[in-house]
Amino acid sequence: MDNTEITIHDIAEILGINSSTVSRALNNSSRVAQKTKDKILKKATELGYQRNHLASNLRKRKTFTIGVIVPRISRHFFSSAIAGIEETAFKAGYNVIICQSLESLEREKSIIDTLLANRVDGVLISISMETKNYDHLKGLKQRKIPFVFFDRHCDIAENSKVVIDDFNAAFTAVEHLIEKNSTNIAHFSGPQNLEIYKNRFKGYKAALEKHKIPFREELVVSSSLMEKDGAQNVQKILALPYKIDGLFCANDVVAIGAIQYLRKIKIRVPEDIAIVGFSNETISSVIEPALTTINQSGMQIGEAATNLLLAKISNENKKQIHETIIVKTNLIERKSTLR
Amino acid sequence: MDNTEITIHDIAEILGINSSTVSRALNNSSRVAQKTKDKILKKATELGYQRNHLASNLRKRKTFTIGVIVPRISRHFFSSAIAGIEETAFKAGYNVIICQSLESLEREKSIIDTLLANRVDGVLISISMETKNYDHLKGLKQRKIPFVFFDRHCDIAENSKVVIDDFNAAFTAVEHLIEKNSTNIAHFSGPQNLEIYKNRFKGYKAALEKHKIPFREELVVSSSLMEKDGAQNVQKILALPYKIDGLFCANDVVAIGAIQYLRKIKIRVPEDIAIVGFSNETISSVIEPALTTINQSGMQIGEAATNLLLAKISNENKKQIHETIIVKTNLIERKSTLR
DNA sequence: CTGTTAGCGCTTTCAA
DNA sequence: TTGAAAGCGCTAACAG
Repeated sequence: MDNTEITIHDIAEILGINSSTVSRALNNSSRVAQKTKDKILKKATELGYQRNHLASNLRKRKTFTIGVIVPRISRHFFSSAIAGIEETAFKAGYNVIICQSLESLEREKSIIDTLLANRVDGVLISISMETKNYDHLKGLKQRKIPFVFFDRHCDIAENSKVVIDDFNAAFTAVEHLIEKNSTNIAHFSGPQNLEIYKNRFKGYKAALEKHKIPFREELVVSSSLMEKDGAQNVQKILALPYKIDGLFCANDVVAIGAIQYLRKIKIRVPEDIAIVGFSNETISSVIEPALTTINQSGMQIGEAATNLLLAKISNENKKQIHETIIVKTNLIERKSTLR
Repeated sequence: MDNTEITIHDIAEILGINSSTVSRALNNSSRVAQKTKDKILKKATELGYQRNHLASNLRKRKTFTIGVIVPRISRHFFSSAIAGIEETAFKAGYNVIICQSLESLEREKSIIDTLLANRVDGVLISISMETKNYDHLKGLKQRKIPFVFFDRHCDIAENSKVVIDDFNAAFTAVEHLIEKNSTNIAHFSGPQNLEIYKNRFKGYKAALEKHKIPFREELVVSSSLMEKDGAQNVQKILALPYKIDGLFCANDVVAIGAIQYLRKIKIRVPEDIAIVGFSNETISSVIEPALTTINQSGMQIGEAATNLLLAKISNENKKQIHETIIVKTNLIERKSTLR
């Protein structure tokens, strides 16, 4: 009468056999006669049986679930990474629990607790802006839950990560600007506790150095990666007593904000100020055809990270893998198609 | 020596008490002395105990997990909806399993099976483009798993949904174009098995009718919601023997494709052709300042859908709720800020 | 090839 | 206020 679900015992009883045989049949074990298997499978579908993964997982001490922690799902880079993760995981028979830290360390901690309590088999994480202390990650290590950083990583010992070639991408970007005759090149950076922004900054400096352009502190503006920061940053560099003719933007959202503001105040891109910014599939085609972008495929990063994590999961007993996968980016220059 | 996790029995044994008392204490039951509670909690944190939700859920027949099915995570509308869902669910102590159907009915079915097997407490679903048959949803009904449609719904009996005011939004959009002196107004539509596109189409027709503009079949171009469709659709309407001066686009991705193509062939928006398109928070500000948009907040829809679902979940035993929540959209006109 | 048995870690009666 | 015992649904020895 109630919400009674069909169990293997029900099937066993009806068929007059033992429930373990049913279990084996349902798992397609070779240790069950084909005839019995057929009978069981038939009855199972007839009754609308559906395996209870909770019970199965509890017994097997494995959940076929991976946890994913991102700062914010709606950021295009992360949503496309998640798309890649989900797809790869789905193919391998894994579920994905998605959580967003909303850039808060507190939340990140609490999420990790939840994931641990749910006994996920592994974790993919892109750390929050606030995360400067990594004790909560040690919890994962202690519990021997494999985890892989993607995009926003941090430099703790013995970890795996999937990142883009930040330094080189930045270097190429700035060199590109220099070749386009920019000399006063500003850099819109991100939080310096995040390795990716540190490395992009280093790439910026290295390119200047190579081309004997003096580095100026005031041309580097950091921010908290919001769209409004783009506008504010532009104001800051425009207030300088000399003309800025190039801009290397380390974050797509900030780039969007910057470009919108530049449009508003009628400064032309790339004629008045040439810009190179990090971006990704969709945004880059939409954002501004005149913007040269460093394309990073979220999908690809998600896929790579998931594959690496799955490898670590199935490898558990053997020696640990501590791998760094670098996903290549590429510079795409667009001719302005604006009238 | 192995990956031995701390259980309530470990705590009980150490403290020389019974595991059920530990369980009660950890659940903050009033039926255990404060002194014992303190002792237990202290020992638990000391040992780094973490409740095994699998076991707990199995016993309680409840998972505090909701399943979410969307066509594609990386679509901005869906990723912002998911952001809203995750946030609302997280607050209520629920986990979220995200799945993408990739617009395939087959996958949608298989996902529902997985979610059932995982004993999710409820499901939020935005159906795929291919979904014209709803038998797989009946499975949810039979199992009494509450589910709520959001955005892309279908008209099966007794269901709950959170949608936007498609008809009115479309009507307003087209009326807006008419007021801007467009008379030959094209409509880029979507799959007509999806109610939302049906209703947007109806709104388009109604507005024309009200203003005594004859409806012309050839001005309506449907598509499979890809960016490339935007370009193709534009080609189709430009091939018509008269000038199109208005366009109502029922899908943001198609709108993006259309605008890019128009730019490429040097047709000015909105001077040569006025456009109103559905859009959402981020995209709308980026896509094209000259485009008037119907803004739909994915976040808000996700939040509303989750709240409705949670209400249904906790209401399980009592009478069913079959509610339709309509989230209002608003038309945002932008002045072109392009040079 | 199939059955018996024990138990994954937790909650929840029932009894004391 | 605590303990004893049963069992959620499944799997995995171990027997036979």
